[in-house]
Amino acid sequence: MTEPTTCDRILDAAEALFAEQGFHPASLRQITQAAGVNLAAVHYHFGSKQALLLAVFRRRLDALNQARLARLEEALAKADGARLEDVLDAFVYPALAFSRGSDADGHRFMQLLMRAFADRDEDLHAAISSEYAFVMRRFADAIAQTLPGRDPELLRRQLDFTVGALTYTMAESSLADTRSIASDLVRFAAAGLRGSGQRAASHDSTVQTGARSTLETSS
Amino acid sequence: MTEPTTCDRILDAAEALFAEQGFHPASLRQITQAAGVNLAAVHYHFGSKQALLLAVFRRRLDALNQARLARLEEALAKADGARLEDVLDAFVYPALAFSRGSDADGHRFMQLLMRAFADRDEDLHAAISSEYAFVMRRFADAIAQTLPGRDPELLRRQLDFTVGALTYTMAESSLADTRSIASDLVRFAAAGLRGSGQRAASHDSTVQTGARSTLETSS
DNA sequence: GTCTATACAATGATAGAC
DNA sequence: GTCTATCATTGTATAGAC
Repeated sequence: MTEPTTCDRILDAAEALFAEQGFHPASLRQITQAAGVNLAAVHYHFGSKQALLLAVFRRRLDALNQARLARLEEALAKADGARLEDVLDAFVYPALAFSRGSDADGHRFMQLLMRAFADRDEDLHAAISSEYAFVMRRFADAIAQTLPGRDPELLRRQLDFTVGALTYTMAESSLADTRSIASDLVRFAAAGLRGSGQRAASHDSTVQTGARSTLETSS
Repeated sequence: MTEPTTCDRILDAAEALFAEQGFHPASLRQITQAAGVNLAAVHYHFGSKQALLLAVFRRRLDALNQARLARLEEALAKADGARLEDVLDAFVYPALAFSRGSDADGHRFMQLLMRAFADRDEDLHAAISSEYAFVMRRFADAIAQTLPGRDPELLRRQLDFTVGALTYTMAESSLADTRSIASDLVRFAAAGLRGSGQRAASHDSTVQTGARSTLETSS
């Protein structure tokens, strides 16, 4: 059992090579050679190259989503209710840490994820979305609770803005401090959410201070 | 002159097929057949499949950037100086209109553009960035003028957030009203920019240790 | 059930004739 | 400039060994 199974060896090699070169450029012959298995093993265990990519995604996204939900639970468990910043941080920080953390492949994997999001392939898109759907709903609900009376349609749109800002930032190659980026993004999104509560209102609404650190809970 | 040149016919066919299927899946044989030219003509006129993609990008981005700059000039020409919202709108609206406008291929092209941004290919990324560099600088300067005293590094980061929100939104398949989306995004970004003028003072990392371990141990 | 060897159609690219 | 012929490599499929 100390020896990794053929399936796992393929998944590991595929993840590294997909992340490094992209989906199409990374060939199955490269992958199977790096994994030390036969070419046909991919189709036996996964069915196709694309199904292999999907399996790679699932393995990683499970971990990311669990980390997000754990942090969200922390925020929601607070006595006086969750703050908007804490909910946003639970969504943003694990992704950024994942993409820039100790794992050197994390960043590349996140770039691969963003590419998959941008990709036109509908099967892949649907599979990833379904993987995300439950988590997104949890966060949308939590955010809606901190912004009572918000138009749900507008809120969904603003959440898309936030996801876009996060995704784009993850794909950036700059390697600035994760905590600093997460903090800036949380404050940007919180101000954006609070500052445009209703449509077509006056532009120069009161500026939110919102300067509290998202970390102050433990200090 | 009524007959399009070989170059143009290749560009038109390539744009349509790249946008429809993605870069790698669209084959040169498909493209050249649709264009009614020989397969080898692509390599003669452009050098490679990727160089062809780049040429397709350049043709479109020139038009988009000109539209943006024209709108920016309008905003800057106002007697009492440009408002932040007007500058943001000059950046956001042409892109959204371009991706959802009368041209049915516009949306698909924007998805292709987002995919290119997410792509790992450094040559392509550098080429697109250089295409954008001048325009981005103009807008960054204009925005900085409406937010005097802002830390330039933070401003750059916040602009990336905005670009990410815009790019992600453009790739969305929903077809809501362009003007409405642009307006929402402008107000979101303006509030995010105004509402987080200075960074959070403390970047201590006490609270994240718990969640980070959760992230790293689960997989 | 697992894994291997091999074959196949299609791809991007190139060289050289016209 | 344009075209034909050709090459190595790709994802995929199948037949057969343990």
